[in-house]
Amino acid sequence: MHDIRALRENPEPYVKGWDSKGLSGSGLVGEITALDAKLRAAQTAWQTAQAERNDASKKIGQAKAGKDEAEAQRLMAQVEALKTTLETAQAEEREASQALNDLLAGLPNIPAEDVPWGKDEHDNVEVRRWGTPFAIAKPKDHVDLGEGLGLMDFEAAARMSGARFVVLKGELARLERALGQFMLDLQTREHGYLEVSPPLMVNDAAAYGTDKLPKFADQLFQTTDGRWLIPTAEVPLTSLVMGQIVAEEELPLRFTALTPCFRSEAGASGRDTRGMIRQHQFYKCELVSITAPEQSAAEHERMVECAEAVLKRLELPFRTMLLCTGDMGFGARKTYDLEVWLPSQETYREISSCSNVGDFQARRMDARSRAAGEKGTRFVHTLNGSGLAVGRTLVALMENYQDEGGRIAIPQALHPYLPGLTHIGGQG
RNA sequence: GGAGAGGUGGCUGAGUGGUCGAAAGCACCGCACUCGAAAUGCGGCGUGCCUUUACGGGCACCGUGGGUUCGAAUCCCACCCUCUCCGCCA
Repeated sequence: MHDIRALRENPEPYVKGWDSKGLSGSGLVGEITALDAKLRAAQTAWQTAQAERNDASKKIGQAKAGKDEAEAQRLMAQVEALKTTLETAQAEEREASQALNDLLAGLPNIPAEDVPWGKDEHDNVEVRRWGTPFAIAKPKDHVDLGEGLGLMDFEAAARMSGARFVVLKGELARLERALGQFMLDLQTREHGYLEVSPPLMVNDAAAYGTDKLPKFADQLFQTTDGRWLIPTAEVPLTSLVMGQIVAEEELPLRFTALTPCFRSEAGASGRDTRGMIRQHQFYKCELVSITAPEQSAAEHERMVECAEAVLKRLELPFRTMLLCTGDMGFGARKTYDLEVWLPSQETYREISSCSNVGDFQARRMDARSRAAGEKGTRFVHTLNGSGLAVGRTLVALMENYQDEGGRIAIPQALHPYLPGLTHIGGQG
């Protein structure tokens, strides 16, 4: 949610910010300012009428206490006359408030100053690159590899669930599990994140607070009783501070969770239809930080390094991209994507996204902090990142570690999690 | 799922139609006492919003949303959540 006061006092950053996201900044700001003025006028009118009523009511109480029934009757008639004024004033206030809220709730966050201006992914900036793509002659993709091994079955998944699902079996299922454990252990033991096992279903408030609602309801799966399947553990992890006032001394809070993620992928038909790249359900090890406002930029850099560490340990070539204004997600002020090398596509593909959300979600969910001895509170900053998407990591690992015979080598870092297994597809 | 109890400020907890934004205690802050601290005493101390150059004024908030009433923390309805007992169950 946006700070209407800040927007009122200094609209330029909002105009620029929304312009940079391909929206009409000046148009939106004009609309918001007009609605805001309307709301405040309605508020004042309503409050004036209420003050009048409250005053009369108080006098009625006094008159009754003084047994002055005639005066009480006179005042009651006076209040009665106010009734329609009150009702219309209230209706106007509600309408204006609703309109302003609806508009603001659907508008994306303002990019940070140091985010490159751009339209789409072509304007993203590579900030660093790690590792060198392996020389693989005629690389197979993970589908051919997995089906060749008899351990990856899209057809069985389609029969029971439909498109965009997969069945993993045997050593591939075990590899997926090992990857998840490895990521979780790395982030908790070496990077100080607190392991959390959160609910996979959340209510409207949690989905709204993490800016998935109202705009992206069609991207989510909803249960018959109205809850939402989490599209990422960002939702429950960030919601840990929803409505809370945390002690500033305890910041930053760092949470991680390995959970399934559920996405409807509405509107993605035709994109990445083959294989495990884009699924309705996948595991992800998520990182979430809750920080004081002045900590968030540094925490963001740290978080990216925590995600990069996974790829480095797994010895998978990747590059780190700073997303341009037009390619960033709805809530982000600044986002780094990690892209891993996929030999079959001869390109880098997104495997992690780390965003500094600023106070955007904190305002929506009313998450604040208070310094010891201080009276006031302020909104915290929230950050989230993948550390990493397990399904895509599995894909990257299979494709990068394949040999001519279609076997998959297991990188050193995973050996503790897969004792005795050096290759998938027969030992040798 | 059934029966009952309950949701009040940072916390505990009183309040059951009008002078209650809310007693009291704890916590916290300031002052006094003290070499200092503790103890004690005095004072202060909710949030959001509107309005005002300022002092200030006003509105809302006692789980959420409706309703009754001139007036609701207080009465009524629905929902959510917590606790106790029963049932069922991984």
